[in-house]
Amino acid sequence: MARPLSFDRDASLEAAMILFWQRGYQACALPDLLNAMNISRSSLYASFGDKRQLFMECLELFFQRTFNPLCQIQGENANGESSYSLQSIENFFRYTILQVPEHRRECGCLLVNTILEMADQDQQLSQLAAEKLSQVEAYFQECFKHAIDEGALQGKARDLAQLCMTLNQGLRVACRQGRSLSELENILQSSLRALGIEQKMH
Amino acid sequence: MARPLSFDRDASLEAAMILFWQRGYQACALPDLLNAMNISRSSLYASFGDKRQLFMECLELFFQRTFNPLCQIQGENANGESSYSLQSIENFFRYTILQVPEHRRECGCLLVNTILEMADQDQQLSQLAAEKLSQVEAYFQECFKHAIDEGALQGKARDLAQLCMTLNQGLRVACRQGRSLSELENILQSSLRALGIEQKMH
DNA sequence: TCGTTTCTGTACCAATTGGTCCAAAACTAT
DNA sequence: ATAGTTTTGGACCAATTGGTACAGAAACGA
Repeated sequence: MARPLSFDRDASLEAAMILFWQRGYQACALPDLLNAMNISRSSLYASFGDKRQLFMECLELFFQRTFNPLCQIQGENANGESSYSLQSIENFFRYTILQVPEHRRECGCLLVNTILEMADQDQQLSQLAAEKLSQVEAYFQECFKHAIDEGALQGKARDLAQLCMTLNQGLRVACRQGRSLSELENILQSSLRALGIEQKMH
Repeated sequence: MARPLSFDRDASLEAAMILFWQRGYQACALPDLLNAMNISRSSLYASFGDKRQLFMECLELFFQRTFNPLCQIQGENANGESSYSLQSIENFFRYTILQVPEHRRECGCLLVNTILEMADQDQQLSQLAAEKLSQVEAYFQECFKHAIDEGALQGKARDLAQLCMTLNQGLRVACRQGRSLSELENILQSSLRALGIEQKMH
């Protein structure tokens, strides 16, 4: 019963996420957020708690959007192959970096941005972002583990996953630096080679 | 003639740099800076212009401190060897990441932090930081070029330098994430291996 | 010791920060 | 319709933001 929300909560949350992604946490003033989300001050506090809680929801949303491309390869080659594959990793980079419109790519990664921005400011937020990245790294590790077990690769899965995450973070910095797509493609190719993942033609 | 400054300009500048390094640009409020620099408001504006100009001086100072370890290997093995060497790169990582007190290491790299923080906020500052990093990358490239010419390494110098910078950036994120020294050592070892630089014992 | 010059501490500023409060509007179920 | 519940807009808040103004203190050359 009673009056329903006059706005689409998910849509507003996504709008907030995008603004945080572009500008960072501190640089997003309340009026900017309200404008982007197209809701009023009271609605924000009523529906999302406060700025900080809203931001945490945005981190979660961003994580889902980032992590899903990694897992959903499952659906594509569900012809008996393992879902943990080197192909997933390659596709992860493709989906989250190359195949993204320029104005999104230049934002880098909200999780990486947050770790750096909040490290000395709000350790809870920084750590929350770090934990999300750990989950991604754990998935990388599984992928490498399977590849090693199948003899497609040499080395320790943990080391490779750490290296892969380091490269990912470095790439995201490069993205936010505004490097061109062709530069990024080149860096990515070197990165995959460094990981022992041969890039297929396309 | 007339009254001299009652404070050590360099010392105050360094104090400001450290605070910016820890917290980022936006999170450093004027009172915090004044307190850290141990000067009064008017002195800051008289000697450094304003907050933004002060920050730019800090970027420059940080760059010098970062870049010098890369070049000054020259002095150490000036026994006829080229100053551009793979050893310089390895030492660069050692000096700027491993051999640094924990509370400094956890700050990451002011240049990387600035690129991310200011990308959508103040493109001049972001780009200034990016240019400094480019200079470092250019130095990397020279090192790789010499190594390739001497047959110590295969590949394209430009690609290797880009990869090296990507790894550096990723490592700095890992530092600010608060990863332990042993983890960082491990990641660094994998990184150097990925670059084709064999790590010497010590 | 005086005058000039420079520096420095404090008071002050308008603008903005995140957050609260409340009356009025809007909706549903009876 | 109307009672009951929730949302909504806007006014309001204290605290903080970066920056300026100015009077007086301090140091130097004469």
